Amino acid sequence: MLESKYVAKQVEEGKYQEWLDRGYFECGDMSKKPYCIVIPPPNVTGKLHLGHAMDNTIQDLLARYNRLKGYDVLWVPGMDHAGIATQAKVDERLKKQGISRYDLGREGFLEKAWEWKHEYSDFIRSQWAKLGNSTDYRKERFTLDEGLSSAVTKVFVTYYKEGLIYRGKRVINWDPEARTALSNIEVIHKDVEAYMYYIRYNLEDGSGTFEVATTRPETMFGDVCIVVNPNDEKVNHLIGKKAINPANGKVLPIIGDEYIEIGFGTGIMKCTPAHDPNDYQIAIRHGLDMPVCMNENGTMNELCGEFNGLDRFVCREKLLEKYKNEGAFVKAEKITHSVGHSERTGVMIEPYLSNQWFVKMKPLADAVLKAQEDPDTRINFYPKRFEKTFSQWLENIEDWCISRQRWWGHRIPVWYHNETGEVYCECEPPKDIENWHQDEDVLDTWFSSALWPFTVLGWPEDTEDYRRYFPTSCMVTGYDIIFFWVARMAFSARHFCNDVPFKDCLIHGLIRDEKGRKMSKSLGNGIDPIDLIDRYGADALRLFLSTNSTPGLDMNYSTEKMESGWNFINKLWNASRYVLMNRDDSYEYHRPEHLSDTDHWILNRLNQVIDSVTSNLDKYELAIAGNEIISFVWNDFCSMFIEFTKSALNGEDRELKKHTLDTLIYVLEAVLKLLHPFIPFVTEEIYQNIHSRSVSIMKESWPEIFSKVDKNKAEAIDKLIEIIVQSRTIRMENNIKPSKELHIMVEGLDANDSIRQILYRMTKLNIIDSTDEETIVRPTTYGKVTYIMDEIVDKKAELEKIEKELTRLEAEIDRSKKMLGNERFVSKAPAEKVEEERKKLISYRNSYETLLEKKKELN
RNA sequence: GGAGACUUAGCUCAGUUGGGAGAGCACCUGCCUUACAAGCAGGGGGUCACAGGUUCGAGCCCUGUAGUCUCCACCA
Repeated sequence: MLESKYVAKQVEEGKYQEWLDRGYFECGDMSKKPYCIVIPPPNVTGKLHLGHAMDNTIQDLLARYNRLKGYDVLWVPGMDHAGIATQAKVDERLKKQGISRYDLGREGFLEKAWEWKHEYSDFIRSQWAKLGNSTDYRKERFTLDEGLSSAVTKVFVTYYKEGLIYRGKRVINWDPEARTALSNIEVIHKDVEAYMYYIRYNLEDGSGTFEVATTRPETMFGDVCIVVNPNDEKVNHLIGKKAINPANGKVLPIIGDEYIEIGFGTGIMKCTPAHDPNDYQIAIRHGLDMPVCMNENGTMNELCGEFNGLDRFVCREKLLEKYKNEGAFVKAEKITHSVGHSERTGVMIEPYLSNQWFVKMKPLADAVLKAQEDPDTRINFYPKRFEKTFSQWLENIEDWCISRQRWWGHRIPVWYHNETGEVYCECEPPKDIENWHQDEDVLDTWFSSALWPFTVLGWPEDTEDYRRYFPTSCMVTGYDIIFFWVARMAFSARHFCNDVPFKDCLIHGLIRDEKGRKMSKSLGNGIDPIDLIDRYGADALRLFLSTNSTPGLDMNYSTEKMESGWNFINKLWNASRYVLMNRDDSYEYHRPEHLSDTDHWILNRLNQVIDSVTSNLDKYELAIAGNEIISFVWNDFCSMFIEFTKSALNGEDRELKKHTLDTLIYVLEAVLKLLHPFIPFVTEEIYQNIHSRSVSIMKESWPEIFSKVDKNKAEAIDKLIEIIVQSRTIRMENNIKPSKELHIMVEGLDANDSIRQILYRMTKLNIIDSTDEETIVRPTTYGKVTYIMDEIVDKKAELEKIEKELTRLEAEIDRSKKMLGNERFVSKAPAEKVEEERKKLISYRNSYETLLEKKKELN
């Protein structure tokens, strides 16, 4: 028997362990069709946040749904080493202990990093358990584990040999804080207020001066020339002359290049090839030097004379001071412009010339774009519009900088010969290893994530799992990592597996705080899912996360909605209590067979719900599906059907009681199964209370349509419900207590004994044949109901109501007549719609007649 | 500059292929009815941002306008 109140903690306690112990999350039933999801591996940088909870809830929902539907489900868990992010965390921890990673050296540091990894992966696993994730832990992977690492090496070497990976000096995005290169998408452009400084240059021959505008005067130490547009009449006379760099007194040639936009700034630009990607291009075109004037940590280097060693921003201020003293400073103009910041450390990115590794993207991207054109080889995005985001990015893709100057990650499998400098790139290190040194860099963390869907299944080995579960069925992830991850998985799988990594890609939005702001550490508005689970239970959290958003759109956290989720579970709990407490020891469950009219009605409704829920879940319309079940449970099952059953369950007829219980349990069980993917813990608890602790709802199958439903009988109950609801309004309007008996006359309803009984039980209504007393009359969609009153409580009010309703009906009849009189409607609209409208008109007319008659009588 | 999303009840949001708008919360009224007062029953409240168009019919499709937001690109 269930406790009198739903207490999430009690319900959820121990369930997860039980499922684990019984091996319910384990895949491998070869008699079933495979269904596979791989988890987007969370970073081992910290705890999971509410966004992870949503992402995981959706996946668990799909996993449990498909298990019930009879698939052999594998949901692969795993985590990401998150190179830069984790290294930053470990650095931070070491810093607190007064150590720098350089004190420990590469090996020592990695030991510390693994310690961190173990600590946080344990924590993350405990969070997964609280959420109820039904992942198969036998298959858990880590992006830095042995198998995945050798896969990464193989991929690198293969690309390299195919000419798709190359090393070269380029201006890349440099993070001076983390001291590493970053790819383009790891740079966040933010509008910041800054100054445009106008600096005066002298021509070398003393023939005059000109002004150059710059936002980064400190880079002037890396300038190699001055550039103007040769077509710019105002300034092209300078071409061929020479100018003096006010920063260091060096002579700068003035050249022409059409890159310069005429009319922008002063029309004269300084060129710093090593610190600006556009300037770099100019330098290539003109064969210029590319001096680097900064150190890796963002301080100025020896090229900068007295400024050597100063931070780039300090240097900027000091240099400007110098210009002011020397008369080179013209003015500073306040501007707002967009500046790149490191996604990880937040510092301003420094475009920086350095030697890095790149993946040549064009051929890889093109292969995916081509595959997207064919329904058989494409990834299906849900919602569809995200495919556009995805393919537009691939269409405009640039080469991917994959080397990172870090220690925590997959080290680049390239060795250089100590003497000859020869490059060696193979899966195995060179045999005479003492003559070689390995590239110091590691790979971008996304390089290994890109391989995740197939490497977790064992690729490049030809494993059973890979053969059975690849390509995977569905990827669930947020729109924020379509570029970082989804696109890269797509081209990696296309290149190495000649297939999609997943057939479907379900993209969800972000979860925001109650005011719609992004949750962030700086705002302190983050919500810990574990706090919510402690307060409301994992089921309530899951229900909230899965039934309150539209696919692809952001969702705001809402305490109200969390609570109403809890309320629903409590409702379900109590409905179950009702069913269970009416069961005595002699009762034995049978599939419903002797059906009452109300049984037909609820089973008919259940059929409709199963139908709709199934098709919506298949379309990933989780919220629609969930709300459909909630509404069925609350309105149809609880408010109506349970009330219907009370007379039978309280009555003396033992057979009737048994049959009623059969239906109650049948419907309740179906509901539990429908809800299990959403709220696994409480549905299991109730299920086990119905049966026994030794069984599990996880071993059940998805509900099917109950075939023996008599729709006519179901329809009769629909009519009955119309009277019940209507009579309640009549009582409220006329101040008649619910307990007071009323007599009514009905039309269009076959009032058999059971109907009479229900009517009485629900609303204390007795059906009689005729009366001379005062009455209130109300139309229904199918006939007239006459309520017999001791007296008309308020004749005037009643007349007003009738008048109002008559006016409304007149308008409806007009509208309906107009539609049906419209030849084009009758001929063009679907026949069923026309028929529906005809029925409506008849019903309106009947209602109108009924009320008109009553109005006359009252007057 | 390019792409996309959003605008529906007091608030937060649903509304899946076009066929006369819904939920939760809030509000008003009446109820401790033996599953549930975190509940039950009833009720009020919306020119679906604006303007056109397509259609027999538009919250939904098309065009434009206004406002809000996101992503991508980016000029010193």
